[in-house]
Formats: sequence, structure tokens, C-alpha cells
Amino acid sequence: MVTIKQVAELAGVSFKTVARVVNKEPGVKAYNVEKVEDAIAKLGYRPNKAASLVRKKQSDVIGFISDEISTTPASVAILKGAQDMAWEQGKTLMVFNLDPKRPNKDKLYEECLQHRSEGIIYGAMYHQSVEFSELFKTLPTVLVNCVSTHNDFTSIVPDDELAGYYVTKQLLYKGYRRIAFLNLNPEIMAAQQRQQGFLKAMQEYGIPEKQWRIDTIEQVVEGRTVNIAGEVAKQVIQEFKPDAVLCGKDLAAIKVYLVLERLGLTIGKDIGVASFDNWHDIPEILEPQLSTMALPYYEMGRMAVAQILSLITNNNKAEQPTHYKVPCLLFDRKSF
Amino acid sequence: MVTIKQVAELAGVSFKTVARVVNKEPGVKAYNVEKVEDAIAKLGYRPNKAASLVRKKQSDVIGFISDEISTTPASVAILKGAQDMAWEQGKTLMVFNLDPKRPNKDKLYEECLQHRSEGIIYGAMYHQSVEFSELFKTLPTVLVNCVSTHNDFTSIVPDDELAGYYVTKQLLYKGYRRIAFLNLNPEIMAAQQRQQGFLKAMQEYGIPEKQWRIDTIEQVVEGRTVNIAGEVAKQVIQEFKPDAVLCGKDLAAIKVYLVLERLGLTIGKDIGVASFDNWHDIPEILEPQLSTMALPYYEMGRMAVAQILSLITNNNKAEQPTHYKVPCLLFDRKSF
DNA sequence: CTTAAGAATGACAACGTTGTAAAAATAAAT
DNA sequence: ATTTATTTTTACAACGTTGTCATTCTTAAG
Repeated sequence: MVTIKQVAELAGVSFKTVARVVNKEPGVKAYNVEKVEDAIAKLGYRPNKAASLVRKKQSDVIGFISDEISTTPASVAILKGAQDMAWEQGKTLMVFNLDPKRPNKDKLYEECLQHRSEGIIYGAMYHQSVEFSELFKTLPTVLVNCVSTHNDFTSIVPDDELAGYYVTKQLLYKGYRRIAFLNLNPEIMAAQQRQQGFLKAMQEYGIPEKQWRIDTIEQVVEGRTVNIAGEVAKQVIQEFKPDAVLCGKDLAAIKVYLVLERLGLTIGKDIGVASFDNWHDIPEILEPQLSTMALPYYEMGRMAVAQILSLITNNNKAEQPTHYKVPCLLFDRKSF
Repeated sequence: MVTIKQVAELAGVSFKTVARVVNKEPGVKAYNVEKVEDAIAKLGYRPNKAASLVRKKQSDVIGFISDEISTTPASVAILKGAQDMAWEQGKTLMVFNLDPKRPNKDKLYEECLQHRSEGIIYGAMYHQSVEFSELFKTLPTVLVNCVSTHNDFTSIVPDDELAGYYVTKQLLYKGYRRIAFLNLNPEIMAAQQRQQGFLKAMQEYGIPEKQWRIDTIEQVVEGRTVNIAGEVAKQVIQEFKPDAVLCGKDLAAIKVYLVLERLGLTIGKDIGVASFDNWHDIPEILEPQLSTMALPYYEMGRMAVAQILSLITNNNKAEQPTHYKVPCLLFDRKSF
């Protein structure tokens, strides 16, 4: 690899002058700038970020640790948002995935430390509560889509309660009065909070208990989450005969659509369907198109980097960690 | 940040001895090892990878550049595979996404060069042909899910022709004789090659032209790809009345399922459905479960890193680039 | 033409490591 | 006990940058 000194030699100036040109520092004669730039182009010189870091003690790298996140399509958007923001701010993201078999967060954190990351973002697949060791206090650290069990980190999560409340209210507002909520695994915070929002809306409208029903579409068997949306949907719809179904995720809504098609019910007329996620093409591929609460993952990713940067500039001073709840947006289509 | 010298001072040895302990070099007295390890623990020392790189000229970093890949769920698995393999081999992946608005591959390549990446993986969203500048010849470079327009890079792609051939043969073998192929955008290599495989199988079985039909479920309007699976599926099924439908992707299969449910046809009995992708939970959430050709993205990601490592150790010597076609696996479920 | 001030350039230390070679300590052989 | 061989430790240069400060070159003023 060609170094700054080789460039200097070819350009016939001192290597410090080359450094000035490379870093766009002022005070270099135009003819020298030209000579240097020619030499750089000719030799194909690229500054060595590592050497620069050693001297400057500034890596411009932010670590991104995720629990499986980058394989789950729903929350890939977090990564994308973080990456876009990081790039805009002249930072580079270093991405690590937890090994699902031996999930060792600390090991990855160590890796980030060795690369002299300036901060760490930890992203989770589902909105949940996660335990962190003291090690995570080393650098400015922000949690996305999860909170710490001791609430001792700045976190960015979707406002699932508000989302549950809002979509339920919309259902009620449009006149639906017998609603089945096919919720996610209740161990997940998202499920709990949405349920609270759901209940709050029910209460405000004074809907009696017999007119709604909550079931879970995920079962945890030996640590693995099993999707039972199919059977549950069929059973709930046939037994309870709701006039609207609220699904915990778009994938479950597919299942509901299929059941309803088979029963000959017209979605959006005979029965309403709503959901959470707004996952890629799914809501638009369904017919009628699915109305769903979009989870603001992309925005959350951006916010995470923004928060990290703010922590860095404030020198991570131990003020109270902040907990951000990002509102979700209803994509109002045709299914209710 | 604490340095090796501070550790040496506390341990009462020279900093070179500390370096030996850190790098597990032999020839340090046991009592010194202990003193050093104590000091390291007490001070929380972590080796500075950047400083190490400057001296050793070995970054252990592999660059991963993708065109939108990490936002498209189908191929996120590539990234995961690459990351797993990299981690196993003691390498770190540095991930960059192309900005879809201003897709400047070279800029990201430059970034990797500045970090002294040892090699670059370029991953594409769809199996396609991509043009690369000379810059990409700088480091050992491997393409995943795409090939270069001049075939001048080692590439790893799914064997889409074989996949198309195989799944079609399976359909024919099971007795289906009137098959509609709802193919992806024909500009994409995946679509072209699957079509070749499809036709080859048709020919081998001597199926006359009138008994099959190929339509496209994606339209390119002003650079944007628009999904028209819905209308096409409905139209083809009603007009052509196939006894089997082969879908270009699982998402399109959802659409086909919905159409068939409405028409009262029983999938797997009245009509067969097959697809490509094996995308997350979708094939299993459908009923009957969808038989689909799984694209070997995870494996391709792993292979990419393996190839990079082999190129690195062979010093990237300009032998002919190799083109790997990875076979796809049929997940044989219940839909045909 | 001389001088002073300011602009441009250069010399060199420093960053935290690794690599090399020399020095010191220990063990083995005489 | 002395010498030799071996193991362990240390001193110091090197890596490619950036930061500091001294030096040289320009330009303008006297």
C-alpha cells in the first residue's frame, strides 16, 4: 500500500504538506496542491484510517450489535436507518450479529472496544426487556427495540401501547363492536403494551367483556417460538364470530385472510381486519389491501445513531438515561 | 483508554512482555504471566486493533457492500452467512449499503480501502448482471447473487436454471400437464435462467406449447419495479385454467392462494402451486403449506467469505475467476 | 534596499502496537 | 567455579498518520 511519504517524494514536497492537502487544511499553495493531487492520483494513494485513529484517537466507528436482528425482515429496517444516519454523519457502522446458539453479548462488545468504537447500538428482534452486564456501561450505549431490565440505558422503542390503543379506537370508531385480538407471545413487551392499549380503548368505549377476546398466536415450546396463528385464527373466527380481527403481525393477517376467504366472508365489509408491522409488500399484496400499524423501525435506527452521537459529544456524562417511545403510523388501506 | 505501557508499569515488567502475554506468545515465566493478567484485569486493558493494524499490516476486516440487500428480507441471509463464516475465521465484517438514490459503488469501495479491508464481497438483491469499474480489481473481490457484465470476477449465484428445471420436472412428474409460470421481471437473470430450466423440462417431457404459459408478475415503470402479481394471477388462472401454477416468489404465491381460495379450488388437489424462495415463515403459514425452491442464500454468504479468504491467501493471483452455481433445494410440502 | 509580518513549508515527536536484536537471567555441561 | 547453551526479558526501531513548533519563503511597509 502506498503511503503519504511516497506521495510526498513523487510530488517533491514534505509529507506534512501532503497530509495538509489530504485533510483539506488551508495554507497550501495552489501549485503544490496540484502537484500533490497528481501524485495521489498517479499512485492511487488512500489514507490509512487505522494510522489516523492511532494518532487522533477518533475512530468514527459505531458498533451495532443485534440479536438475530439482521435476519428478521421486520427489523432489518433498524439497521438500514442506523446505517443511513451514520453515513450522513461521517461515521461507519460495524455490524455484529449474536450467535443464536451461544448468545454472548459481552464478547461482541469487547470486539467493538478493540476497534475503538465510539459508541454501541444494541438492537433486538422483538420489543422486549433484556439484561445487560456492567460492561455495557463502558461506552455510550443505546438500545433499540428493547429496554434494559434495570432501565439503566437510553432506549428507543415503538410506542406499542399507543399503537394498540390507536388502532383499536379506529376499529371502534368505524363501528366494529366485537373484536378478536390475535396477539403475539405475551412474554414480549410489544404484546403486553399493545394489549394495554387495546383494553384502554375498549374501556373508553365502554365495550363489555363479552364483546372482545384476546388470544395468543405464538407458543413458546422449549425456548423456540412456534406459530399457531393458523389454528387459532380458524377457531376464534368460527367460535367467537368477531366483526373485526386485530392481528399481532402481518404474517398472521395472511392466515386470517385465507380463513376468511374460505368462509366466504368479504374482508372490509362482512368483517374488518387490522394488523401490526406494515411489512414490506405483504399489506399491499393482500386484497383488499391490509390496514396495518407500521412499526417505525427505520426511524428508530436513525434515532439510535443520533442519540449515540449526542452521548458522544456530551462525553457520555451520567445524566439519567432517556426512554424514547416512537409513535407508530396507521397505514389506512381497505381491510377495515 | 489504557495502553500496553500502563499495564507494563503496573505489572512491573517491560511493555514487550505484556504484548507477549496478550498475544499468547510462548516464553514468559508463569509468575510474570500472572502479574500481567492481573494488571490487565485491574485496568481493563483492551488491545488497540488500529495500532496493531498499522504495524502488522493486517486488518482482519472484510468489506461487505450491498445494493439494498440488507433491507430485502430474502437475501438478508447472505449477510448472516457471511458474518457467521467471517466470525468463525477470526475476521470482522464491515457492512455498507448502497444508497438507492445515488448508488455509488466506488465510494463504498474507497471506504473499505481506507479501512484496509483485506477483501470485498459485493452482494445484490436479485440474481442479476452488474457493471463494475476497474477499482473493484484493487482487492480480492467476490460477487454474491450477481455476476459482472464482463464475467471478470469470482461470483457465487444460485443455480436458477437447475432450480427452474428441477421444480418443473417435479410438477410434470406428479402429473401436472398445464402449467402457468408467473415469472419475475425478465430483466433479472434469475428470471431468465429459471425460464430456461422451465423450458428444458417442458421439452424433455414433450409438452406442446399450448399447454404452458409464461407471464411476468413485475413491471418496470420509470426504474421502479411494480408488482402486478395480483391482476396477472387472477387473469391467467381464469383464462388459461392451468392445473399448476409456478410462482417466481413466495409473496406472489400468497396472491395465487387468495385467488384460488376465492375460486373455491383446493390447492394440492384441484391445482398445484409451487414457488421460489422459501422465505421465512410464509411457506409454512400458508395452507396447505407451500412447496418452494429454497434459495441457498445463507450458504452463499458463507461461501463468499471462504472464497475471499482463499483469494487472500493465494495473494489474489490473477488466475481465472471462478463462477460458482449453488444448487437450490426443493422444500416439498403440500401444495403440489 | 531593508525589515517586519504573515503565509507556507518542513522537521520531528507522538500515538499504541509488533518485530528485531541485544542483554540479562537461568540452566546445563565441563 | 567457570563456561556454554538456552530461556526469558528488555531496549528500541518501525508502522502511517497527526500535532507542534521551528524554519523558510513571500509580500508589504518603511
